[in-house]
Amino acid sequence: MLDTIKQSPDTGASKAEQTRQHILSEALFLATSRSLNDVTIGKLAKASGLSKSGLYAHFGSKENLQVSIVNYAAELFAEKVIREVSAQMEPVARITALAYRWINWYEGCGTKCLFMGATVEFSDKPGPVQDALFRQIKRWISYLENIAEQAISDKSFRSDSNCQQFVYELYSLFLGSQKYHWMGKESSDRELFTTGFNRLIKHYSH
Amino acid sequence: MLDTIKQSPDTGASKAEQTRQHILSEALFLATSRSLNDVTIGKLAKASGLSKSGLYAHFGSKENLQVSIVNYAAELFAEKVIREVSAQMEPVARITALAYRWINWYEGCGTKCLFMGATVEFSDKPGPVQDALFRQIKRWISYLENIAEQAISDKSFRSDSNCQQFVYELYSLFLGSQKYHWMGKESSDRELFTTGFNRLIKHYSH
DNA sequence: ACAAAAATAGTACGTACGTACTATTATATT
DNA sequence: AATATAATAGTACGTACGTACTATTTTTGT
Repeated sequence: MLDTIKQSPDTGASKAEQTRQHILSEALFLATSRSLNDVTIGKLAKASGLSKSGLYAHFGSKENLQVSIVNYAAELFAEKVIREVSAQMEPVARITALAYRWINWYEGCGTKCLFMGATVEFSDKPGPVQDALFRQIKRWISYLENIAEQAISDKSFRSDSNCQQFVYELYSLFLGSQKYHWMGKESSDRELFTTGFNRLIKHYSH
Repeated sequence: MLDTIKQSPDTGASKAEQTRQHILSEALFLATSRSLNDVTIGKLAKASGLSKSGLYAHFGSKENLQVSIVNYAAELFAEKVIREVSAQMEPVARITALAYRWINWYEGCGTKCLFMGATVEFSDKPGPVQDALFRQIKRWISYLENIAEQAISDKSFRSDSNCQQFVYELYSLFLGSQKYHWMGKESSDRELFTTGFNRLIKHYSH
């Protein structure tokens, strides 16, 4: 039992788990290309090469699928944005590095930030999906606020800085850049965002 | 014919036009409570007390209904926000007055800004609805940019101010305030927005 | 008041949705 | 290799959608 010959490379994941990951990967692509509401059981089944019922069995309900997608996106975000930037960096440099990864993190899995779209979609629909969504977003905000506080301890930021205000404004620039980008009013190298970001940092520094 | 007795007060609008306005009013309420995609022919018909087909005849297609809703919202925005603030005001005071009306303009017809939700929903769906949406938003942005330019002529803003950048940042603060508000992180008197706004004005002034 | 025209209701159709339930495969354990 | 178990497919049901098409009612102009 312990040393049975394995035909397929043992990734430590059961077949079901592999399939589940594959489904979620397709789902995230759909969700970031269109929107979370556009991820329908039927379309997702077709996209992942499963039958509707086969896919359905993995999640048990539409709502649970949506929660799973949100958490999967958060995992990917942590991997592609957060973990790529060393916690050893000097706070301001770290925030800068995070900001630029943030603004393009979904590239490769779709064309827009799932959290942005989903927040609007679920802003008026309390429930497990909204909970998961808000939880992940708040975590990210707290993470940024923490670094801002380090910047204060570090004397990079002024001692009277309001970290929550800082992150709110940073988050706002992110949202604005997205919106302008959709309307063809933000360049692909994010000029508006960059200028705003630099101004923001400068204000909280010196 | 010219002086026929009219039973109902003559508003100058035909019966159909009155009904159309009534439908659009209900539609906007639905759209600002939930989202534009949630405005379905069936639900809207029920909400306005018409049959599905009766309502449908007014617009001819779902898409045309959506365009009509967007334009109706823009009219209401012009009425409730733009026209309420005198063009005679000093530019900075005018921008301030506009900003505060803006951030609560949809109150009374729903709970959130139609344009914000719809932009996300239609960011990846080119077509007449997106066109109408972007057109109205760009008009509003241009309107604000113009006032910012007046503020420069007026010597209220620094002469090297970038008006597009200014409005981008203002718009961003608006978006951020909404998002934070949904997550229960922005107070009802919009403290984060106010602080950010004041900082923004101060930076472009003196 | 009456005829013409417009506005609204009724009905029907094809499609897609989410979710049960049962049948059939494929995987895992001994 | 055989068996127990898990994973997937198949089928079906009720609901809601957008949009035709026809019938009926209401408004409008004379």
